[in-house]
Amino acid sequence: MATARDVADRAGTSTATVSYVFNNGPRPVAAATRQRVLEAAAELDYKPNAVARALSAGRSFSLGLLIPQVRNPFFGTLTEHLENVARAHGHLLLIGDSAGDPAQESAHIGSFIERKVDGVVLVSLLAEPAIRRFSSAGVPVVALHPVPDGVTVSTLSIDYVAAAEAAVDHLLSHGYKSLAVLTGPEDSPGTAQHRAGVERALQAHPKTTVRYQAGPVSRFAARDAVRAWFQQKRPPRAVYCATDEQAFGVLFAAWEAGLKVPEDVAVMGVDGTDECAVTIPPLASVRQPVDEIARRAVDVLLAAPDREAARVVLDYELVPRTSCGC
Amino acid sequence: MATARDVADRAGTSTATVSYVFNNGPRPVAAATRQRVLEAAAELDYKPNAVARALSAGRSFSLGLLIPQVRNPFFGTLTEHLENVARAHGHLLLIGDSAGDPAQESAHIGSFIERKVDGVVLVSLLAEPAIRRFSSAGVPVVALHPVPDGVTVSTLSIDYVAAAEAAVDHLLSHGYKSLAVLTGPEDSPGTAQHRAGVERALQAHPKTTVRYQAGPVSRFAARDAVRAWFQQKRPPRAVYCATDEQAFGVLFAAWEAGLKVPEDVAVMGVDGTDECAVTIPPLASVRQPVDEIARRAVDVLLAAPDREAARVVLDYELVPRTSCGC
DNA sequence: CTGAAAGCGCTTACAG
DNA sequence: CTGAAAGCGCTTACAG
Repeated sequence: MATARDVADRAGTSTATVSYVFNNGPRPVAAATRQRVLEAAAELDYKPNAVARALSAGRSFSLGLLIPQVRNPFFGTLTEHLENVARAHGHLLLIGDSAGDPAQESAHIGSFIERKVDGVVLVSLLAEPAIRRFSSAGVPVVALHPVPDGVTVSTLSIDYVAAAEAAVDHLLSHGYKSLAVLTGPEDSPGTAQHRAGVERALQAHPKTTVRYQAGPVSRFAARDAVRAWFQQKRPPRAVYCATDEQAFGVLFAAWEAGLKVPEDVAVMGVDGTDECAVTIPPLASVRQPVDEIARRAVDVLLAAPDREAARVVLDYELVPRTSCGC
Repeated sequence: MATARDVADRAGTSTATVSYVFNNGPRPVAAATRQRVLEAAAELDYKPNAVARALSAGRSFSLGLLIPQVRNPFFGTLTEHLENVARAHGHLLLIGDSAGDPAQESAHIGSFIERKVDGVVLVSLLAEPAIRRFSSAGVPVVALHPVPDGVTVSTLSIDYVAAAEAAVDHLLSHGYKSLAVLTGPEDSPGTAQHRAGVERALQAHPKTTVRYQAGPVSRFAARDAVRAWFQQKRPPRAVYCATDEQAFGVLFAAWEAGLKVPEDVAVMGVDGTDECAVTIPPLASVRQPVDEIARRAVDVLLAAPDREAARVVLDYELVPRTSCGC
């Protein structure tokens, strides 16, 4: 591979000038000189070595994304959007899938830090320790989930409590008298929020029976978790799921048990992934503005580093579809 | 952040020794010296800078994965497996999602090369040009799809022709007399193979009516593509899809049209993703050994670089489920 | 407007 | 067994 040295020699300039041309700065280059450099570079098929660039510039032009599971369509969509935005800013996206395993999450944190990512978009299993490690390494972080008040990070998310309340209120306004609530793990950052929202909704619908269930965010685990409910003589009339991914498993369990959705049991998810439109039946959900999340997350990370931590709350959208009874 | 220089000073050694300790070589270090280095490193919370390491060692300890779409569960699963294997080998996985767009694919190829990835796992839209760019940059590649004979790359895949034949033969052995075939884009690497397999299967089942349809590998595009079929007076009795992702859309279209699967129309996919187990109804498919693919792909990439291109053919497994009529 | 040179933080031949 | 030093390929103050 040709190096800046080769290009400089051929163009009769210094490597500094080659750098100025390829980075459009920080110093100006005379048009004629720039021309010679670009020609030499083209002739030699020169591509700047991003590794060397990162070492000397002190930034890697890469962002890290740490999520529990790429296969979850919400995170898949987020990944796609973030990658587009990152690329538009000249950054590469490194992705770390923790598979719901703190040890894997920890390994990814280490390799993101070692590789000097310029920032991290975080959906963490253990928000606090993760955030601390990044911030003590000087890596900017934006978390996409609720974070305890003491911790200083930028945060970007919908109001989960309000979203849960709106969803459950919508469900119960159909007159359903029994509700089941399926959330992510007991100790995961969002679970308490979802439950608080449910409780708030219940105030407007007293006499509703409720049961709660926590579990891994996976359609398979969700199916297994609710199977027992659906075999009872009186299955819950409505199920609220903290994620679409889990709702997919609930739809399956209902089908498997011979229950019709929404006639026998209504189902609602959260995330509003595109996949909801082609489930059987189509899944009602609360849509998160994933495109806006991606755009603003990158903005926050690449903003002036001295800018203080921002807590941005985004709008959600209730999307009724067949599964809730509409 | 502490550097090797800091550690060396504190331990009273040279940076060379620090390097030998952290890399377990290439030169031996006396036990007492190693001890001092490790203590100093722990005290300073030293983490080697991976960027500097990559520049001087000439390898980045990262692998690239270039796929058309992370959201497709097959690629999602592949990503998860590859990441695990890569991590076990001390490598990070960079992922490039081309979103079915050659321009994006091309951009990712450029950034993988610039960032000096040690190897690339490729599922390409335009196999040939992609492979050429990597090989002219000296980056090892393993392709997971069929590649024209002239091109020299390592290849790792099932025999798509045989898989398609087995799947279609299985479908038609139920006595279905009309078949629809939905593949990826007309010019994508696998489409010709799937069709050839279908044609071979048809020889054993003459008098079968067949229609072919090519389109984007997306459940949404697939739904749209087959809608018209399902509104005809005589919809196809069986549908073979080149990917599970497309089959998911076909299941939805059938439901939407009021057709029962498998009673009115049988459906079969290819890839054998876990998600097939929870579709409505469960989707018959041809399973690809994704764990083995991931393991061997990394082996091929990290093997001695002088090893010649290998063309490995892996076993597939026919997995009947409700959707095909079993 | 541009060059010579130091430096980013490692690794690895060269010496001993 | 270990150190001093060159070098990986860039960027960026320092000079002019």
